[in-house]
Amino acid sequence: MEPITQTLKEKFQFIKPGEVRTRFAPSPTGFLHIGSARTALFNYLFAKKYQGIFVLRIEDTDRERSKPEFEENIIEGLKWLGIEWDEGPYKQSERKDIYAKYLEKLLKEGKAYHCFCSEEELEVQRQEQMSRGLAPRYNGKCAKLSLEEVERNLSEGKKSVIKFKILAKKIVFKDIIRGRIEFDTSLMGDISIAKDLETPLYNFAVVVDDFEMKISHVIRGEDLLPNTPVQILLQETLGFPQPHYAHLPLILGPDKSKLSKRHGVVSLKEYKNKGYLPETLINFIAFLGWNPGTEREIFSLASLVKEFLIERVQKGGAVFNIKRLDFLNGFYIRQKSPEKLTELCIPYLTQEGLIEPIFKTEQYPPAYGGISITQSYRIAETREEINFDYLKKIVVIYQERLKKLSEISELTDFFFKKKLDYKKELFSWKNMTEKEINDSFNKLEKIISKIKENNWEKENLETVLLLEAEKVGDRGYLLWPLRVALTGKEASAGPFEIAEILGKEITLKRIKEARSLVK
RNA sequence: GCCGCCAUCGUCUAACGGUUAGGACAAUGCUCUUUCAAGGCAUAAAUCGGAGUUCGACUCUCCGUGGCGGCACCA
Repeated sequence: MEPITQTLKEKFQFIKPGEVRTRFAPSPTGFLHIGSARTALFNYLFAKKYQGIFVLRIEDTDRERSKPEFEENIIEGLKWLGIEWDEGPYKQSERKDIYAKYLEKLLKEGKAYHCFCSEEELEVQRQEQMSRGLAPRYNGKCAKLSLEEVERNLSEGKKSVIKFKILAKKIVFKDIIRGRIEFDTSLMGDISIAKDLETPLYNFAVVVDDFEMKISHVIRGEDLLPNTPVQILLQETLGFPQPHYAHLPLILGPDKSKLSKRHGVVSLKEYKNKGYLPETLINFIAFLGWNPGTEREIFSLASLVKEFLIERVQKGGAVFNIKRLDFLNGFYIRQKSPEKLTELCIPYLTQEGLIEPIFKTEQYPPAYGGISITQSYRIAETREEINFDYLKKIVVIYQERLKKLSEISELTDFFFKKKLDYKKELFSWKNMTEKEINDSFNKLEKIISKIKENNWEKENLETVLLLEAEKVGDRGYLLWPLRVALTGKEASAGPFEIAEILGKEITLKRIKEARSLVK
């Protein structure tokens, strides 16, 4: 272990605890997804690891595409994950004056200029360059415009954008994850940095904000790597210090291309809705491109803060593997306390229409607090009232079978249904004949009827029924039909615990119903 | 097309230049068991190719190949 930290020490020399400031800067043009959530997480972990500040900045310069609902979704998602920011959210749309100031400065110094070329014109240019095997880039035509021409165009209200003059030089910088990286800016044309003084564009706004917000480490996706030289150039001409860069490997879909909507679900909210736990997502996302170097695989957010080392971040992209996510979620579900898990499952049972919440109010003398409202539940179909403990019993026997919270309804629906939809073939264990099945049901009814209500608990049921089941040799002959009669399902929890929860009356009723089908 | 980044089991990944290349998910088998899970045990499964440096290369260098990313008046 020691040698690794040795060799990586130099990468670390510019990390001064307490002086670290990172940021997560999403644009509210889409929902918070797996990829951006991981970027947020790594920025958070790095900042917290070194007692730094984690800033949230909303990059909403694109008026057309930015939507308030996306902004809400992003903020809600971060909160759900437990990723808390120390500053912000700053919104770029509220910082126009700051950008204008720097924009004017660049314009005045002749380092940026107005470009009046039309989009069509530029598109033709690009096509032409591509066809000649050249990198598409702006030819710098408007940079040659005289001051008078610019003034005239402007006063005529001719549409323009502000472009930044790219200096031809080699930009070399050190990426914390990738090491030395070199770009030749002579290969690129001047870039657009603002539509006008009021509306800056990404590359410019980022550079200004990262400087204004004193961001020390820029941690972002690898897809932004090619933007870095431009941003460095901007920093240099504006006289800003250069932050340290760390470009994260991409999260990939099964086809190994950048994870996107076409790979199916990427929105974090949808994972939440399906019943994935925030601790699952955190643990899972952290391991996409990072590992602690030990064989430990289970990490909470707090333990990640302790163990996270940015130098251990991978260079290669990581395929998003949903099977592993499911496994982890099952693991975290099994870790939950019965109470907590029940609370988490209730919304899903409600949503499926199996149960309904009810509120009971009780009057007390004012001295005792007046009215108290207690929450209870009832079975939607029968309107029978059930309490939290009843639901807890149900949830507990399915705890280790649950991979996603949403599965609870399908798994336990038979507890909430008046009549089950039996498939007759299902009653048969190992080719039992109808007669044999009927015999089993008769036997079951006889034995179960004899069990007293006050002895109605799974241990007792098990003792009594197992004794009878053993007589046949293969327990399945008695137990399989029982389980199917109680649940109507091919797979379920054990019949004794189910019978206990269902109660004697319903248990017997279901056995009779089932039997009536095989006569 | 141009520029850049990357490359260990199917997937996530471990391995100061010296290991029988390790772990996890998934798969398969066994076990437990009325079923399905969960658990336990076990099996199969990888260093992209070629040169070079070296006593020794997954690891360093070069060249290929492949994959991905970027090339907007999006971010």
